[in-house]
Amino acid sequence: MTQISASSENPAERRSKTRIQKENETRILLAALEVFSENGFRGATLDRIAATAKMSKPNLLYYFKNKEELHVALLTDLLDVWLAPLREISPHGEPADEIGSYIRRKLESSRQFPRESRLFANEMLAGAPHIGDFLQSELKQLVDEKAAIFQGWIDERRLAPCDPRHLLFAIWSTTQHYADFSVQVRHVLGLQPGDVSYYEEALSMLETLFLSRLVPPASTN
Amino acid sequence: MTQISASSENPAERRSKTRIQKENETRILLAALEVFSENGFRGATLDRIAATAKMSKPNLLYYFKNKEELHVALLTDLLDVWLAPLREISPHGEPADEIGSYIRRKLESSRQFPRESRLFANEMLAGAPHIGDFLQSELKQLVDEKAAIFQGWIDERRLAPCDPRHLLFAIWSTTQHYADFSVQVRHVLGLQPGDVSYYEEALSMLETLFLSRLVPPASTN
DNA sequence: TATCATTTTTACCGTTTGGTCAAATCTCTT
DNA sequence: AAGAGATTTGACCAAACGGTAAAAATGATA
Repeated sequence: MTQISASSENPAERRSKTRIQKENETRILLAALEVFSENGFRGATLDRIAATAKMSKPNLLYYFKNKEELHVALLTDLLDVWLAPLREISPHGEPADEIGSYIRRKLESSRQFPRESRLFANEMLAGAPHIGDFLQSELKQLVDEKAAIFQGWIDERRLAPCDPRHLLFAIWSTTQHYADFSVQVRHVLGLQPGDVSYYEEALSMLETLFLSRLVPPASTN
Repeated sequence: MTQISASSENPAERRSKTRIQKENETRILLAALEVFSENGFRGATLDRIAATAKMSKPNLLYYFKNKEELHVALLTDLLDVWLAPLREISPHGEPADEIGSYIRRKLESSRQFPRESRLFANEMLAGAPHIGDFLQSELKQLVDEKAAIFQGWIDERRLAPCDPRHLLFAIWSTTQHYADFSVQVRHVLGLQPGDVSYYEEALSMLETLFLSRLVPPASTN
């Protein structure tokens, strides 16, 4: 006991990670993301995750002590990605610019991290058993803060009167839809399985919807 | 063999259903909807469904011969509900009226059938293994048909230039969001678990978003 | 009330699942 | 090259899983 040992039964608790540990953890997390995002927590199996990671199940459990810990590790990483675009909204810009760039960031996030988006969606559908606290505290707080910015713009007549939080819901749903329901989008558009070329059309649609007028004022001709 | 017997090993294939059969099938379908919509196909178990239906597992399997058949029965019922609001869109109405009432129907559908909506969402997240054909054929065809109506309106300058199919995606995502992500909505709004009072605010938001202008034209004051 | 079809239950089966354990192997440092 | 620690594996376990078989119980009908 001359030196506090870096070793522990759980490798994640060690001081510094070895090369192998870092490699394997990323491999596992990637495989877990793949499987959890498709089948949800209950529908995913450690066997499938281990197989996807090209690793034996006991080996996987050497790095993450159980299924739940692996899931939570993924969700924790995810939440930062999820919040990042929202944090950037500034009270100092023009409403159209701020909302427009928020939509672009969110849509880009859907394109770059569709599995993360589906992981999040699965957690919601299951009733958010693992991140309920996050939603109630951290997310709610940030939403309240950003909603106040929107409300300021509404008071200044720079934004149409509406519930700012529902405006955020609309942005979340429309942008995330392209990741979560990509199968449906592709089937309806008649695209091939891997094809994600619809993202440009999507951005164009969302800019029209949120930033300009969809239905022209009624004319009496 | 004087009369073609109504009996068969599978009760679902019989000519006319008995009272008990009708009662039990609805009980099972209701329980299955509950469990499948929360956990997806792989995450759901027959034991849980049977328990929810207050029935033994073998008894359940007397009415539906396996897990898949039960799931397909649910999805089949669902697809009609899902398509119904879309079918009603008419080329003869005003764009604002048609889009507005479609949004109201869709939102009402989310409020009345949130579990059905989540069942559908789960199927999408899993890659639509059971209803891929429906998406490619029946849904695509109907979408093409309705998109043509929208395109007609666009050509007549009664609707802003946009991709009509993406306009439908936007309506689907925003309305379904209130069913699929209701946990998140409630947590962010600070509502109680059972509270669905946000639907009125939601409708107001969506009408503002789709039917009038969110961001006012830039003014140089 | 006797009969027959329908419904329900009990007992079970093989497989999959999350997870453990100890031994074996590998890697890094000295 | 040897020792210590890190990593990997194979064998295993109890519980949960989807599903079956046959007998028992119930319901409808004549």
